[in-house]
Amino acid sequence: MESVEQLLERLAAGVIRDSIGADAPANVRPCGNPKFGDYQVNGILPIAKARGENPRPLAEKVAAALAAALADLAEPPTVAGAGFINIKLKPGFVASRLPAVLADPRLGVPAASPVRTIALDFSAPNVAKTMHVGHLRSTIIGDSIARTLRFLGHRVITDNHIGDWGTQFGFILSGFKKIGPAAKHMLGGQELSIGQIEQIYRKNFEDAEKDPVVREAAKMELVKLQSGDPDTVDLWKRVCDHSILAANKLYKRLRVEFDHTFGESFYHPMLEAVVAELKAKGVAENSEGAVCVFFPDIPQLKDKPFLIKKSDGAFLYATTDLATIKYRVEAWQPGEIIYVTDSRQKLHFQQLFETARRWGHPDIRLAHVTFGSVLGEDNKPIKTRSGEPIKLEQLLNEAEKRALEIVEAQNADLPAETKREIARVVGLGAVKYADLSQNRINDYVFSWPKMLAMQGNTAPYLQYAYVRIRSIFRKGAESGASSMDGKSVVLNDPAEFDLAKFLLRFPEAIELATEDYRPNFICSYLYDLACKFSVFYERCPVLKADEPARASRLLLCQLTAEVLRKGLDLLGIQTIEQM
RNA sequence: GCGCCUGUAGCUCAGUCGGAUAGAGCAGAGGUUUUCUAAACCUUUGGUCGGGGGUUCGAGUCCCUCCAGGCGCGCCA
Repeated sequence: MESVEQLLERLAAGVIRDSIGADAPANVRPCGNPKFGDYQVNGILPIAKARGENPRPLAEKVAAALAAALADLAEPPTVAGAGFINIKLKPGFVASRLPAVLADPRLGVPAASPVRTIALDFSAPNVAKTMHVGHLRSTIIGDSIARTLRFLGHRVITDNHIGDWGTQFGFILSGFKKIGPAAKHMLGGQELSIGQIEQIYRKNFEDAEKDPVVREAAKMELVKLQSGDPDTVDLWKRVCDHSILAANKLYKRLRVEFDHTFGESFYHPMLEAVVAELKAKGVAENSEGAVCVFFPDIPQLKDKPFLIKKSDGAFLYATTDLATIKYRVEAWQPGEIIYVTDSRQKLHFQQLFETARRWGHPDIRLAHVTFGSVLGEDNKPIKTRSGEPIKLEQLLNEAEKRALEIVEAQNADLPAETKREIARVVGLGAVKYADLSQNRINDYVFSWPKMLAMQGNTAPYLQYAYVRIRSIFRKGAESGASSMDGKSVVLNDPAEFDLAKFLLRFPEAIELATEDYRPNFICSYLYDLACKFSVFYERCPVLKADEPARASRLLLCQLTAEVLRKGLDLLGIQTIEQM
């Protein structure tokens, strides 16, 4: 369904055309300050500017015509400031819309039109390495973007581009072969943890720095792997399977799923052809024994070549990424490919996207969704005391542990199983929300007390607002007073009206969050919604109210709960019935 | 050296592609519970939006410049 903002934009643009003959957007936005009204028309000022006219009289003319056009929706619009037109919605209009929004599976959010096909590349951990806190942001942000785009109706194809190929395998494989035939058995029998595989890699990597013999052995293994030696490939496959199994446990816990997990190895057979094609098209050229793409016409990339084949003949991740674009374009025909990685890879993606355009993919939209680092309380990249990255599993364990301590302190009487489930949902939600609620381009400071706090813009605060609503319905059901059927909505108290109007603004938050792939706009909206609900909750008794207020308030509660639940779901966060 | 990003209240952060008097939370001060979960709510103190120029009706937002911090820049990913 059409959102209120869209409706006003459409009507106001029509009035502007008819009253002053301008074919321009009305530029309807929510009022920055609620005292002016609910929405404002900002489009008059640019029109006046273009015509060299005084904006006030133009605005007066439009406002007068708008009064008639919006008679059912709003009070007569007023002109203010330099030439703004302020619109105050009528309670009757807001009230009449709420049941329809509640009945709408999308809760009033317009369906995407046209529907786009979007490939989404995120998470991408390395095989043979434990997932750590560094993988968290890509995974969580990517998942939220996928959920939001799908909610709008787009066709989203998620692909976990895992690092299962490359020079690190020389060290892993040679390390395993040192252990001997036992290694195969260990992997087959699940006796080896990813941590242990990682240790084998590290040990061998460090040894190689000092010992040329080890280095040479690693190189040999890599050559054997790339040339398809059956034993080596078999061992490599086992390491990969083992790693993916371990990662999948974490994904399950995080409730993140992928349509595909084509690792880098999937593209290995295509790389030679990619380089040949780029050379044939004149996009790439030989340079110092290697193959490079140069960008002399782009100032920022002028002295920054893009290396796609090393002088020793090996390929790089740039080559793989190019092959990946080609594959995705051919397999899925996406209108857009989105990469969710940390901002340090910005240059790489600039080069990659520019190369893809020159190669022959000028129409596809390529987006690099970047994010900053996770910092510790000391404002430095977060690490354990010994300087290791914090393992994701440990992080999630601690989140649940801390949440459980709070549940025990607050609601000790609940059954143990219920408390554990609450702790799981609250702890995991807190971790995800802390990440998503910030503008992703900045680094963010990881803090347990802040993310688990009950006041402020946190997951527990939102989950608690939901719990309070559910509690009302539980109580209401006991006394048979939970019906909201057949009654119309009445918005007499300012807190009711304020909440009701804000419920109609869910589509605006989704649109903002989608424009630049910024989930924090959803968080911000949900937090404001929970705050407005709290005011309503304090001021307006629900079950004790007389009809028709009771049914009306129940409907407000129900819709608030639905929007909170759906909004959190778009962030990959669950709700619980009590906490 | 070149390039990218960031700089907003004591702290952690928002700020809807240029709109009206820059907003939250924490911390500080004061208050609210015979009432649906007080894990809550209300009131209040606090800002030259890093500095300086510009662009225009209008700038935290755009341009230039300087300062500070972070990150990245041919054979890792």
